[in-house]
Amino acid sequence: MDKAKDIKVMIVEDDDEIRDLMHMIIGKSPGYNCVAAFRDCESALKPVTEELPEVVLMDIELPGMNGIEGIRKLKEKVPETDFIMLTIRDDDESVFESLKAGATGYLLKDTPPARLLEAIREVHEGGSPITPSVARRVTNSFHPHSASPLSERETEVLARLCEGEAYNTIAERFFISGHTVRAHIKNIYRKLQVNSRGEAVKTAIKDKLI
Amino acid sequence: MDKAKDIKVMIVEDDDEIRDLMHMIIGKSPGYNCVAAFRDCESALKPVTEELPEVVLMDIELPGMNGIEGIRKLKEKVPETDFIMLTIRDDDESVFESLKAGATGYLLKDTPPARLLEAIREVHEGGSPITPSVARRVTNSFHPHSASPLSERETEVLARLCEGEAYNTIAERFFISGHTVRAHIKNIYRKLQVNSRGEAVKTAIKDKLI
DNA sequence: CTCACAATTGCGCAAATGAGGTATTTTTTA
DNA sequence: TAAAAAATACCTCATTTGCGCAATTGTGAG
Repeated sequence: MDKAKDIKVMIVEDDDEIRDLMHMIIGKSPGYNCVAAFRDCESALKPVTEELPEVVLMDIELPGMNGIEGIRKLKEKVPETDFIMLTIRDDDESVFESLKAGATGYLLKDTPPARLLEAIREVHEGGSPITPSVARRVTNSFHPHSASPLSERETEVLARLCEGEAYNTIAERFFISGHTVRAHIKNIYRKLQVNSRGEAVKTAIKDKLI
Repeated sequence: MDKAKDIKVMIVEDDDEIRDLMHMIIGKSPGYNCVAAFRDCESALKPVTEELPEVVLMDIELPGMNGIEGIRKLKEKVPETDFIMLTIRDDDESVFESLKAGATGYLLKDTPPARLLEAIREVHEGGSPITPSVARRVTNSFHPHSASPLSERETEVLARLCEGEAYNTIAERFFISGHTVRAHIKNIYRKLQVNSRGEAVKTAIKDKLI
């Protein structure tokens, strides 16, 4: 059997039953090859240079190093490899920290085997398989959430402020006087209850006002 | 026929053929009801209060107001409605501006009708249907930078700079002199080929150096 | 084992920038 | 129509910033 084109998969999962089950499912599915399975990140980090998996399925809750840190470490060794988080954790922090660490997929553990295999292929072909509820978290993270207390002009000015533009640059951009920019910024500070440029930028980003 | 549970869909698409085709497909599919179809956002903004669509399919390239601005405006009127971008545009700016404007789905126009219907249901049930290549853009947007030219300390300082902290605040945070912070910043400017705080922040965000 | 280079730390100065106070005109809303 | 909000503009001073100059340390090439 020609296995040259099989997708080489690695599993990091501490539950023996789940890991063995996944190993078996992947191993016996045509087009997939489970080249390694570990119960923790520490074990996975050593031999990873030999096997070179193309896709890694990673749990978050693991003994010792957690899966998020694990991805960070593994990604340094094999930057071409795609990582899929496979976890029961369905909360913002787990999701965003995983993505920031380098995961390109995020599936919950209730994902049926058929979908899991599809996801492995999907990520390997340049996609980004994500459980619907998690995908919603991601898109929501872009949405502006609270009603902004700022006027339109003030929001424009604040946006420029966050870009690091100087007062006079902003003034030129909007064809108004630097003094006017001053006044807008003063109002922004009052409305956001801050009193420095830095705090204003921080608040703007935190509350997605821009 | 009980249509109470049908998902009420609105279309904004300037191409007559495509719009009529989508209207027909959605209209004749059980469980879906196309309550409105417009060729531009301006037309859609007026009567939207009467029909109250649950899902809107929105094109980006439209005569007059573009679809991104259109979502922004529409979302103010019907905040409960879910928006799916349906466009040929497959670039970072279109994707992220759409999401920031309030879209929770993003499909390319080569999406087959069956998948489109599935996506409408998915978004209505709290998911976030996104074309694989676009989803990859989204997850990549969380990933860390390419190789940074900055040293560790410089990166730390730059991060604080992006938070809007003052030189002296940064100095205190790292238990070093304000003069040292300046020196680091000077080196950061040289390496990033910028010569002001604003540009440095912009570059840092653009290149994901932090 | 040097020597070179990058990283980190430090100082002073001149100029630009930022925050606070005040005020007028236009637009929106009650 | 009157009141409130938004947008516009000016002045001043303390702080911040960017730049030139320099010492120490660690790393790595020769």
